[in-house]
Amino acid sequence: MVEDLERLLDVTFAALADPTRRAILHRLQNQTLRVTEVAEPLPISLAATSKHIRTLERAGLVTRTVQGRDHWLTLNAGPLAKAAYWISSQQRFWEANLGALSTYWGEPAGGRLE
Amino acid sequence: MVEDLERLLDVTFAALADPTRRAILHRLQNQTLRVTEVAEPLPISLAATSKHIRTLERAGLVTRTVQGRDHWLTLNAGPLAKAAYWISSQQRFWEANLGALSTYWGEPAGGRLE
DNA sequence: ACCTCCCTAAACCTTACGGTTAACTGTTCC
DNA sequence: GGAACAGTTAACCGTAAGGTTTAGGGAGGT
Repeated sequence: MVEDLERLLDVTFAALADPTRRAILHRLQNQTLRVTEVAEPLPISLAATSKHIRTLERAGLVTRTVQGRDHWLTLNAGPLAKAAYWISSQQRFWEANLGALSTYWGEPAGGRLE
Repeated sequence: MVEDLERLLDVTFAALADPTRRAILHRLQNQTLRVTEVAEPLPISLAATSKHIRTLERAGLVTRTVQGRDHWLTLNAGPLAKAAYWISSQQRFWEANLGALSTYWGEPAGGRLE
């Protein structure tokens, strides 16, 4: 069962490693969108967008609902939670030196990242 | 400055996407180790381990201190914090439906992942 | 029926990744 | 000085990733 988690972390972090895919997730945060709507603002082809979505889907980060010819996409937070939990489990160590940590933050903790 | 963050997230998540590198980070959580010590339990060559360490270093996740012929490695939590913050910023959305979330957890929230 | 729209699939290209082996640089130690 | 140790670099290999263009398969609209 541990290997399953490892593989989930593999595909989740790999999915998050691409800025286009992060942008897609960000846009799906509020809305349910069709593939074409996701692709529209992106500077790449629809086919490339389709591949990114499939990657996100295989990572379990996005769920697809086919309705006629439209594919509706929704964000799926399960893998995000596992990834966040893995990171936080690494943080046990440096919770002791939070002071040094602040030097790596470019802005206050409540600031926007984007 | 935003592209800098994007690039940091790129290399950070990419670094975390490899199970060998996650294992290295995990071992560095408690100890400061030399390259050879990091490589010893791994089923790959020392050269391959060296590449992984360089990847972690370029991601800012590991800091190297050269002392004679020994390279001492320490964990560096700055990028981890930024990655965790990015994820948590995505979580605003699904904090509303925490109930559905629990179905994605294979074990209770306090359980060990490894 | 037909055309259009939504989306995927296939073929291809280039670049990056993870691994190897072998050679090399630098340090310690006798 | 020379051998052994710590670690990186270089050349190479196979495979996967991200992009393109082109073709194709269903579903809707008129």
